[in-house]
Amino acid sequence: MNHTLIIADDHPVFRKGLINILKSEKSFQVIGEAADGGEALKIIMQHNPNVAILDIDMPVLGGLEVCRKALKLKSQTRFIILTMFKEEDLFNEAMNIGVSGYVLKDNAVSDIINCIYSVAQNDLYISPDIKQYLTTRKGKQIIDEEISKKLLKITTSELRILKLVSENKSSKEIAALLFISQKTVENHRSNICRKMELEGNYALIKFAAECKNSL
Amino acid sequence: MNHTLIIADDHPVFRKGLINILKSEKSFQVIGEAADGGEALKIIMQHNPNVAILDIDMPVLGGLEVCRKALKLKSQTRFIILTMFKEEDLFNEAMNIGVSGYVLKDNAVSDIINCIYSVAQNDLYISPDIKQYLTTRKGKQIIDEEISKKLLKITTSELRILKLVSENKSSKEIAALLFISQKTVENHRSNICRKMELEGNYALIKFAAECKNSL
DNA sequence: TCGAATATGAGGGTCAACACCTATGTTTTA
DNA sequence: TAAAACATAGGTGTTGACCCTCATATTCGA
Repeated sequence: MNHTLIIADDHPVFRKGLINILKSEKSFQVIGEAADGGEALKIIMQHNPNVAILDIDMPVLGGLEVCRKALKLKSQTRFIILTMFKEEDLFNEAMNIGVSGYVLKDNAVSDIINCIYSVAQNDLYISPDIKQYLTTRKGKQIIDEEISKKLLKITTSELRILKLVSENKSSKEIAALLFISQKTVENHRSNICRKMELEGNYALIKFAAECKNSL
Repeated sequence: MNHTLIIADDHPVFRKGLINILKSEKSFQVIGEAADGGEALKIIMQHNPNVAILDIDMPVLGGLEVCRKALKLKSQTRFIILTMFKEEDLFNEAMNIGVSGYVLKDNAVSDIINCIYSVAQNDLYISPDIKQYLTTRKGKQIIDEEISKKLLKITTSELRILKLVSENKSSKEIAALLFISQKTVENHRSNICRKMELEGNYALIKFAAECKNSL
């Protein structure tokens, strides 16, 4: 089976080099190339390649914007981001937008080729380095673990209320929802704060807003 | 090259079935199996398999806990979560813990095999269905885009203050930090609320807590 | 069975956020 | 240059979060 590709990168040497490498793979067919994001978007919408390989840092439109716009225009193309950046935020943004592959430029050529194969088969591929990076993120995990430990001390009613707080409900609204007194809700809130060792102004609101996904 | 595997799942039929399927792959060698998480952890620490395939929902210890504990004990084993759940939160938790693969039980057998190969090569593999799921998450992305659009209306001073709010600072503290009047800070806060179309109690605090990562 | 934890409710107070208003000097822009 | 936007600052008032103490009924574990 043949996979049609387009490449977008503003560095000609890198772009041509990559195209050359991909030529050695018989099942890949590079049907277009672009030196900036605007051009890339145009080619994608005109030629509908199976896979688009995009640099993040390009003139006119960045790779992520190209991807975002193309997907909004119902493009069927799948996207690989090929970048020098291994910032977690960029990676997360890429995942949110809906890219199918994320590979670092200094990864092995075989990684890039594997990535294209995976993505062409509708799989998701993330470069080993990025995986490493995500694993290193365990600092965050430790915090989460501590929170989990504290959350164990919390009773059923308290958890019910904590959830409602995280859903932006005020004590009055929670009271109305649960058919209990507003005062009771406030007492529960206080108890939660004590158990979670939260203090200061609006501590529970901040806490609930931050960990609403883990409740 | 040979890859040593262990399988942990509390459903014997599923477990035996999977082992049988994997036997047909010559380069896989199943060196252990477990019906609960405790057993699984023991086998992993004793035999150091290349890859451990874990169910999430198991007695004694869940798959994610096994993974967490093993990694804390410096295990070199790489982990694949094989589950029926496609909840985003579980997936995110798995990624945070540092699993290398995430596959749904109702995925094709070839997906599972591909996953093992990828993971054995130190790649990260995520099941196509989950990818779909993450892509569907674009509802969230649209919100993010709207927030970004609104954030553009915000001035430099306002952004500076918004950042400090997201860092848990009160108006008084911000005033002291920036050598301006607390009243000025409050005015800026009000203006931010208007521009971001935030209303209700503590709206800015909630907003800042939620999008602190995007500022 | 007895004490501890829990769920419920109340009264008291403090403080910060926010909403609305005015005002003045500066900077940017049309 | 005139108008708009911005940063600064103040006033006044409402509301809700959080803190403290107290009280009662129920449930649950030792």
